[in-house]
Amino acid sequence: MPELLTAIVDDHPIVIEGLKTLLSHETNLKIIGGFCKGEDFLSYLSGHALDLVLLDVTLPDISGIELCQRIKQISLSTSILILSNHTERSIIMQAIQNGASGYLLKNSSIEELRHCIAEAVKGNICYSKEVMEIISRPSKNELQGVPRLTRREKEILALIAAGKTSQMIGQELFLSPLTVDTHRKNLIQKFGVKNVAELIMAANQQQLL
Amino acid sequence: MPELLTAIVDDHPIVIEGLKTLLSHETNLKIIGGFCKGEDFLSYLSGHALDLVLLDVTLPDISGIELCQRIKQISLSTSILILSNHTERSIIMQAIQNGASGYLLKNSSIEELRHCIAEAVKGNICYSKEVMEIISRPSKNELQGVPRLTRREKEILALIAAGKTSQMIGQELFLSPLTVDTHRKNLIQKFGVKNVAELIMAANQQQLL
DNA sequence: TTTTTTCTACCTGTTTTTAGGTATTTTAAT
DNA sequence: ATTAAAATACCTAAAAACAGGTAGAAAAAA
Repeated sequence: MPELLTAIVDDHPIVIEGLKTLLSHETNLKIIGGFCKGEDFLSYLSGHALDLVLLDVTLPDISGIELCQRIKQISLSTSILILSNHTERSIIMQAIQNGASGYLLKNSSIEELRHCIAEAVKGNICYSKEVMEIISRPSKNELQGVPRLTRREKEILALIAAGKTSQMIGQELFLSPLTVDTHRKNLIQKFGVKNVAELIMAANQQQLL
Repeated sequence: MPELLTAIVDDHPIVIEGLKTLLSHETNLKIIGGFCKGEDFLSYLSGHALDLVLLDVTLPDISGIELCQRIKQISLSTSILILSNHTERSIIMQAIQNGASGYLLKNSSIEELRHCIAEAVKGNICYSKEVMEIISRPSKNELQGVPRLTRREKEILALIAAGKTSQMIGQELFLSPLTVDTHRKNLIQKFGVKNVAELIMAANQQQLL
């Protein structure tokens, strides 16, 4: 049985060290190294074959979700296992949709970790117990998923969150306040909410602010 | 030089493993074990001497902050080093005030970790570079601290966040909508913000929702 | 028991948001 | 080159929020 080339991407050096130690006992895995930054890892991946990558969602440069896509673009055969603290259903679903083979929380047991790795390299999708529960209860406001916002919408959302009125935003972005109102309206519609209060809550839950 | 008896308390088994590995190279430290739960650790501490403890803030049972106090009550000579992801100034300050000898973020380098441990056991207080910066810049909205809200205000804040209008809230709580407006006004004033959008943002940042 | 805080409710008036549209011009994708 | 998406801007009118007060009753603290 050939050794599976494995990398770890996590912004916590301590976690990298921990995973290395834990996985050093797995005879069929060969840890080629740990990366703190997403871009560092991508440039490595461009030049080397890799079977498995353990990925954190929170990284200093790009998000783990985005990294999933990029990894799959470069090397479709590399299995991705997400290791994260994020319990939001939306994030988990996004990860899976972007090509991750599994998702587990950092506080899951070492047994769970081993099990998920074993499944991932077999090509199966595997979640830790807690993650399973999160997936199976689709909480109301997350049902229709994260709305895709345009650049302008994100910009205006941030300014609304900062307490600016449509008029102020208009001045700041050299737009008619009426245009800002339109964007505001679209934001409220996209999120399926009734007013800014709910909008800001939803955007926060979706980690968009 | 006698070995310093050291324990690790963290709800992530992976982090515990990583720290154990990292610190196994330190000849003057003896890791006596890792604990996932605060209470487990406290009951151990009641029966054994300990020189140093590495502590996470987020634990399943009690908070690391509270744990600091309890540790010092049981064993004043035990040095506490906080290892956490929390970058909120308030949390850092609370930890220090409750007897921690240092605070570092989990994504700090392994060198920083070693250095802080060395300082902590010498009896000095030591922060990682990033934490230093956080301490030295009292960010605006944290200056006047978390506003103390009354029961009613918290109740109404939650309903505002749910997208309810003053009228709806009034009906729900059997209050005049004018009363709700007054509470709304007071909330906006207490938080020092201009409108609900900013209010919800602030409340979120302050972990009040 | 007195004092303070919280909760209640109102008034006046202005500003802002929200809901229901329509419509043209850019920009990006096919 | 066409199509689709995004960004721009407008209209009308109602609903809600915001700013600036005042003020009495109830509850909690001193």
